Amino acid sequence: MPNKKQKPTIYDIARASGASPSTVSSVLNGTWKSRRISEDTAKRIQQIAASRGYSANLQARGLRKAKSGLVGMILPVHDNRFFSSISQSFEANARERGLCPVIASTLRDPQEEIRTVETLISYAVEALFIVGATDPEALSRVCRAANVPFLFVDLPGPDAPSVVSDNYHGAQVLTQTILSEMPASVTGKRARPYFIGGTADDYATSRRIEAFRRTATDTLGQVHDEQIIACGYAPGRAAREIRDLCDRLGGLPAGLFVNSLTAFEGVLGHFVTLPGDAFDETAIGCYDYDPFGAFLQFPVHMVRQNSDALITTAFEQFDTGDFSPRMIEIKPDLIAPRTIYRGRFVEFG
Amino acid sequence: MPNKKQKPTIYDIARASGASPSTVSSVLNGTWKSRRISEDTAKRIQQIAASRGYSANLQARGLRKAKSGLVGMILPVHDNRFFSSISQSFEANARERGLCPVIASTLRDPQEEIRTVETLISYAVEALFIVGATDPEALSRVCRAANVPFLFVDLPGPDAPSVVSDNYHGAQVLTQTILSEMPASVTGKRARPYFIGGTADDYATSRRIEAFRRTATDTLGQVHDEQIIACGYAPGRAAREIRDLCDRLGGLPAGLFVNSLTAFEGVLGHFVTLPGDAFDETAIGCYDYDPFGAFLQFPVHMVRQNSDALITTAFEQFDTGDFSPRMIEIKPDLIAPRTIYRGRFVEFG
DNA sequence: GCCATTTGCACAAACGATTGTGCAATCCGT
DNA sequence: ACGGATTGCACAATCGTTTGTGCAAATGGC
Repeated sequence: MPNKKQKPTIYDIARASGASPSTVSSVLNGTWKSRRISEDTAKRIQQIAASRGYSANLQARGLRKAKSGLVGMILPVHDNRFFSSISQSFEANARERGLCPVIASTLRDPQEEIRTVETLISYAVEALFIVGATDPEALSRVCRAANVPFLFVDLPGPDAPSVVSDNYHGAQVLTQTILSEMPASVTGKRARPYFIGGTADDYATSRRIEAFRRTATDTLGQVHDEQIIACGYAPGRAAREIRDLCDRLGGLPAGLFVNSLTAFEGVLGHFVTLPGDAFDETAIGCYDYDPFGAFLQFPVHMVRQNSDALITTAFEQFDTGDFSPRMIEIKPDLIAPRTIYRGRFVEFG
Repeated sequence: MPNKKQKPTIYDIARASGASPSTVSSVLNGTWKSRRISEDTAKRIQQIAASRGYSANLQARGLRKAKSGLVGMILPVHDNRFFSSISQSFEANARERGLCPVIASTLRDPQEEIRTVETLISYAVEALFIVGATDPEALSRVCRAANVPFLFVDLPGPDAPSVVSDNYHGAQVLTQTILSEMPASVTGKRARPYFIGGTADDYATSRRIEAFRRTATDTLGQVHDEQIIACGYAPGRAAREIRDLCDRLGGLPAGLFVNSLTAFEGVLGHFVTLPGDAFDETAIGCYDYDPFGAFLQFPVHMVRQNSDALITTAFEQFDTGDFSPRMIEIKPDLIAPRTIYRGRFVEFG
């Protein structure tokens, strides 16, 4: 421990300047004009404060003002394209408003979600953004009990505004694209489009399946349950499922809707075992985006969720100060493949 | 505003239980045994507290104890594979120690870095992890002035422990791999390996270039300056540079060391304009990892930085309580391609 | 039954800021 | 030169904890 000096407080500045702590306080937080402090005094105090490197103790200020300047967000994981974009956007929006963002990941564990929210509330966050919660009801209760404004992002929840991706629309557009590119030459069982990945009872997936079903039905008539393979998010599982499917069908289906990047990773794990021309007779789409996923040896249509719009819109709600329940849907973007693609390619921008 | 009730304080619990605030405090923070509070009283207070949903105001506690329970980290951006893994790991490590992680991104802006560090210090963070700082010196000064323990991760800095990736070793291994796979059939100017991407005067890139140079020199004799194209991180720039290079050489070089995913994205932007057999006579490696990057139509060796080990090691340093300067290097991993690869393929695990 | 411990708790002073209030000194008009 | 308004600031309470200290009552030994 080289130097034991602590951060200077307003009392230190007061002593050094011959003014009272309250005067120092009001000078340093900018309220001095309304408190009729003379400009001389203010200047003097500001100089002393600057020379000693004063900065307010935000815990003390927070305690006194009963607000912390913190704004909290919880999300499932950091190391994911979507959620890390959310973080980036959250941070920018929070700072614009002079708030300090506190982002916590809860690993999709309902217990952890609650504990984390309670911790954030204990730090007196001024609002809480709940992204992709697994137990929105419980979180809603906790926040209401503590009287903390909150809102849901990506996954809707009760008693607060919800800003979510328009999963139905995204899946509809993606399905349409897949359908329109399915080669007419393929017949028999392989002629059908398949949906793979995700959990049927989670909100986003169920909306996407709904859109897939409806859109495919409109074009092709009936969709069989067998065409929906909601086998979760684990890549290994998806790899096995797609292998089994290809075995059953005797080849790739004419259309494939892959529901999430992790499932796509698994699907690719099977694809690398196939000959290069296996992909000539199939149209592939993936809900969720990865720039490298767009560079594969076959074209892949991808849906990119508009994470920035989600958060920006959520903050707009926050700004209104109205935290009554409502549902706002943000449309995702369809990203065209960049692969060399049937003779033409997309120039890199 | 439906209900105006605030969170209960120890005073509320004290009134309700007939005990004094100090008794309540010591019961609820677990110090009651050493304060000789009877078990009866403790139980009673705990029940009341639980029934009212009491939780401590951590700002008040932090103020009193002069420590906040927060631990801060700054990093350049969230939406990046490497840094978001860092976040994930940081969070896990912080929580294991009962600390609340506060992660802020500073967009590689030196001004923003300093402001952010000052803000975190004002919240009385108990330590600061500085990841990938652009101005380590300045941050070091700020932290020392405030007497806040700090350490550097990924990019070294002065007056504190630095836990960094072993860029030299990673680049050496990657270069060796590229060299050993460069086809002997290629002759003339195309026979040389090239290094593309990154900024020559940033720490990591300079170490990598050093390793590339030395390793290539050992095997092939001289390395010409022209073989090092440190053109920054922008994909568009890398795309142009690789195009120009291919023009000059009349084709792809026999070996290519791509220094960063963003540069790789640019390189791919050019690659998609090439015929499929253009890649038969080149060995490609990329410093940094993306799972989809490993699934391309040609094999790509990738180096994955060990983000978890970086953070875990940094926290081990933190645990020792010794914040004196030292340098610790963590070796990255070389990831084999998963593409169908000269006849064999790697089974998906 | 008396004194020394021990037990069980309450009191009050911090921590560092904010903010309502009060009160001298100065200023101004006449 | 006198009264009222204004200026410029200091005082003190407060936010919700933690923690050193003090002091009755209960306990125990003899």
